[in-house]
Amino acid sequence: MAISSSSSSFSNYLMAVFAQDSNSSGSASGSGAAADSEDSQIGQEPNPGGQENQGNHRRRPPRQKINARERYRTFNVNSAYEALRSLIPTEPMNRKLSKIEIIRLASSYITHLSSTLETGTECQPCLLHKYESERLTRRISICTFCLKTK
DNA sequence: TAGGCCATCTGGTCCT
DNA sequence: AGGACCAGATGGCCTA
Repeated sequence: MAISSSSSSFSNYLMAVFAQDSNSSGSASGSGAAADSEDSQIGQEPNPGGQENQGNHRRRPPRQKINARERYRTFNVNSAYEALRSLIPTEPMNRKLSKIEIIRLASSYITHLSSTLETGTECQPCLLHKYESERLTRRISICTFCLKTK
């Protein structure tokens, strides 16, 4: 379904989540592992007859509420990724980054900014920092952000 | 078409 | 007990 965390507000997202839950009986959304498995069906409806067990089927709590919370949690995680992404300069600025790219580039950018502070220059500070350090223990590879700055 | 990325569901575990 | 967090499984979408 691919809900865009950037364009939808929090309240809109919640409305979409619960609308989806009310429309579906747990196996919604095109994807979803064992959503159509026998086990997952057990928890879908609150057992209208009021009987605790049907044969050897185990009684499980309804998953809809839990699934909604999990989707909301994922939404929050994605919001955090988006916030972090907005702090990373790229060319072009709106370039699409995967989550792992966001993590790695953010880490690299922090290192770059740290070197900028330590060397006092914006002209390839990571490279300069490498040579200025007498006992450099960490390896510094070519810095993306050093290459970018002119 | 294979591989990467992602959203979703699910069950388990930990925390309050 | 209920919620938060996490990892595994699964299937859809997109791109080279």
